[in-house]
Amino acid sequence: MDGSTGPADEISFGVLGEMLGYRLRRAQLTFFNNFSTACSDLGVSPGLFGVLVIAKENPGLTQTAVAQALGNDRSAMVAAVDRLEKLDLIERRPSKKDRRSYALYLTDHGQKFYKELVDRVAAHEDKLCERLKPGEKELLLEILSRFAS
Amino acid sequence: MDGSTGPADEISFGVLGEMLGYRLRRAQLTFFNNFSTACSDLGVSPGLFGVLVIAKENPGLTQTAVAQALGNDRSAMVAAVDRLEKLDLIERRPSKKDRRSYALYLTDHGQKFYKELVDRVAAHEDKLCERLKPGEKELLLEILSRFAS
DNA sequence: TATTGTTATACTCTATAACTATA
DNA sequence: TATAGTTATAGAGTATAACAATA
Repeated sequence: MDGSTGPADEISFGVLGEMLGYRLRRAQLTFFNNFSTACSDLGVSPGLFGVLVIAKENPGLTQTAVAQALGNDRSAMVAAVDRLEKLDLIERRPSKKDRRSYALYLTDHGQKFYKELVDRVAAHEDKLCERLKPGEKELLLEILSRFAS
Repeated sequence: MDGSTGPADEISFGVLGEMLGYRLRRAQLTFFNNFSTACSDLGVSPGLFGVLVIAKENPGLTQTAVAQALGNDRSAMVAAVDRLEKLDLIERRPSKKDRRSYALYLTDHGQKFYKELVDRVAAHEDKLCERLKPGEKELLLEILSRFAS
C-alpha cells in the first residue's frame, strides 16, 4: 500500500464500455488472435477456415455461392480458393451444368485434414470458453446469431 | 407447398454455427457497417471514435497511452490523431513534463461535436439492439468484457 | 441481358522495424 | 540504455469496376 487513491494510469473508457460494437470488436479480436496462434502453422486463417467448412458441408457449391454464404464478395473467393488449392485441401471441378462456374470439393487430403483442423480449432475455442459459465456459450451463440446480417 | 424436402440452395454451416469466433465476427461486422453508415458523413470510423472517447475521458493522455488502452500499436495512432486534428476534434499539445510526447485534448469544437456524435452512435446502437430482449444487452456486455484481452 | 470467375485496383486496418529527439 | 512520436513498409482483409466466356 502506498496510501494513494489509486494508480494515476487508470484509464476511463466512458461510453465505450457500454457499447456493444466496441465489446464485440475486442472479443472478436481475441478469438481471431487465438485462432491464428493455433492454426498459423497449418496455413489456415479464420477466413479460409470458413470457406473450408462451407465447402465440406455443401460439396459442389460454386465460388459465388460460398461467398454469399459467408457474406463477402465473390472476388475475394479467388485468392482464398487458390490458397486452399495450393494446400491441397480443396479442388475446383468444372461444373457440368454451367460451364462458367466451378464446383468446389474437398480433396482426399482435405477430408482427413478437416477433422484434425476442426479438433484443433475446437480445442482453442474451448480454452477461451473456460471464461464462460455453463449455458453461457449457447446463450451467446443464440443472441449473436440475431446480428448475423 | 411444393412437396419437396426444401430448397436445394439451403446451405449448411456445420461447425461454423456453433463457433463463437465466427458468430462474433459476423455480429461485429454488422455493428461496424451500421456504424459506418451512421457516421461516414462525419468522417468518423469506429476506430477514430475509440480514440476520441479515450481522449475525451482522459484529457492529457499521450498517444502511446491511448494506443495501449485500445489494444493496438502506437504507430497506428499517428494517422488517427492526424485525421482527428484535421477534423478539428483533437489537438496535440506539447507535454511540459516530457518533451518527447504530446498531450491529447479535445478542441472546443471537439467537445460540442462529441455530444452530437455520441447521440448518433447511441441511436444506431439502440436500433440494432431492438433485436435484444430486456436485460440481454447488459448480459452481453458483461460476458464479452471477459474476452477483452 | 445477366451471371461466373477473374483481374486490376484501392482502401482500411494492423503490425514491424528503424530513425530522431529526448529521457 | 530506454522511450515517444514518426516514417516506411508490408501484410491481411475487403470492396468496386471491368473483362471474357457462357448462360
